[in-house]
Amino acid sequence: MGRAKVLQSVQPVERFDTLAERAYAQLRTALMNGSFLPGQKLTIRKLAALLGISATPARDAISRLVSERILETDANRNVSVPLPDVERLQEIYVVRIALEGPAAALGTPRLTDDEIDRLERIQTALVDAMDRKDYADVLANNRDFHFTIYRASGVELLNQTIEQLWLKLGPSLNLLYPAYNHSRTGVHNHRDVLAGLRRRDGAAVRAAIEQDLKDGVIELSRSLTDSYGGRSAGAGAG
Amino acid sequence: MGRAKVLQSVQPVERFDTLAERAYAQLRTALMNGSFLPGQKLTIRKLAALLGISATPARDAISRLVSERILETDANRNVSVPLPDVERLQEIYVVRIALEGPAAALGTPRLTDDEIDRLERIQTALVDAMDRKDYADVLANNRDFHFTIYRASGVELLNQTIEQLWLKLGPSLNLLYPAYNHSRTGVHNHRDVLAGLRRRDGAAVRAAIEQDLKDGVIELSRSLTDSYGGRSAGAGAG
DNA sequence: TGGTGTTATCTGTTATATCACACATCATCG
DNA sequence: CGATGATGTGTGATATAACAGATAACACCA
Repeated sequence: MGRAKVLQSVQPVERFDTLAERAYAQLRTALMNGSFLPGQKLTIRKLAALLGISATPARDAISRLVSERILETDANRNVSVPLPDVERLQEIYVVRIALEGPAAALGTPRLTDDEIDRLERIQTALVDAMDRKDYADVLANNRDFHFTIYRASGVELLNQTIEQLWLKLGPSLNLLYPAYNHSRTGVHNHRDVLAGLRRRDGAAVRAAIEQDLKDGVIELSRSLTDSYGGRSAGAGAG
Repeated sequence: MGRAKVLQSVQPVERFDTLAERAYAQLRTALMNGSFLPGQKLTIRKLAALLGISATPARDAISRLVSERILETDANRNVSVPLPDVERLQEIYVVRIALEGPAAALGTPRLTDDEIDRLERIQTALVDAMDRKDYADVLANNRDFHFTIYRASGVELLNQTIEQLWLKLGPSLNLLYPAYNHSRTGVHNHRDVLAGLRRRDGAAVRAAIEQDLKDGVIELSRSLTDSYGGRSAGAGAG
């Protein structure tokens, strides 16, 4: 390539993230994936050492998660991953239903046929993962299924808000899922979603999504009270 | 008072807020009250000097508001109060309607008669403030009216999420309100809310609240496009 | 007059030192 | 043996310094 060609192809340099943003992103995905157990403690210095950075960006990342109420602090400002808690769980689902219902309805008319095809494949992969008892994969496919629909709504703020709710749920969900998944109620609801999408019937899709969530919170609450008597889940003290 | 009396009256020491939290709270209420103009820039050191603190807690407060998308940053990480923007405005209202409708419905059966009496007085004060063209007072009473109902729902997470949305709207609302308030559409809707509350008719209250918001976003969008041609509102450049 | 390079200043980011507080450990004393 | 107090370690909060990038002002030249 000649020099002129090179000069023509210059592009804006990619803005490198700050250390704080990278630390935040890492924590975020780790929480979403269930890499952190509920009850687990987080300290600024340990995280800093783990990531090979100084205290400041580590503190930034943690305090951001705290302010989003994804992590929690006690009276002495010790930070930890929240323990599953029936009340908290149900509050999250009240808000989830309020937001994900409309998001599904708004997304329905905007989804292309190709995207609906992809949703079918996601659902197939989800059921397959269930058969294999690969729960991390189940949850990943479930997430993909829901957010593909919500994203189609085109309302950024709606998606961001929903995502925050999923993040609050993440650690507990990953902990409890194996216990509550047995009934497979979700499969039926997802089929209703897909059927509604094919007909571009926003109201039906909305109803199916809402039913999916309602069934979910019931199963989740049950497995929580069964496993732990409704109190904390003791990945705790350590 | 004797010493015994003093000892009896000991209370848990009030956990003094951190400087960062206080700075955050101050910024928050200032934004809610419209003390900051859209477009206004914020810098860490200026805020630190203004509050008589060092850069660290000032940075904490600002970056927290940024992460909540209440303040915005450009590519060079300069922080400023968001300018009114029709698209952003409408996204906020999509989410507001999705959340505040259910919040109102959940709050309705839980409001006491006394609280409904208080809502009547708030509404009287609101109309009175309109007559006096005291728009800051109008907005304060409007806020009180809505949140009194939502708070009754008892779902903390719902209230917190709604509050964040109001905060996103705050600066623009205070800027635009004088222009759009003339039609007074809100008064009628608030009366419907009160009537529904007296009958403990959750569906009616929900519908009235949703109508209040829908009217609001229409008026607000109109006044925005009228005043500024739909682009930015130029408290900007300075 | 209009562009260009230089310089001074301002900015956010990060690392680091220090502080006060919480907590656990353990020795000391009753 | 049990309560009490000292001590050391770990914690988050804060101030501060150093740094790199952005911005603005300005002098200079075409």
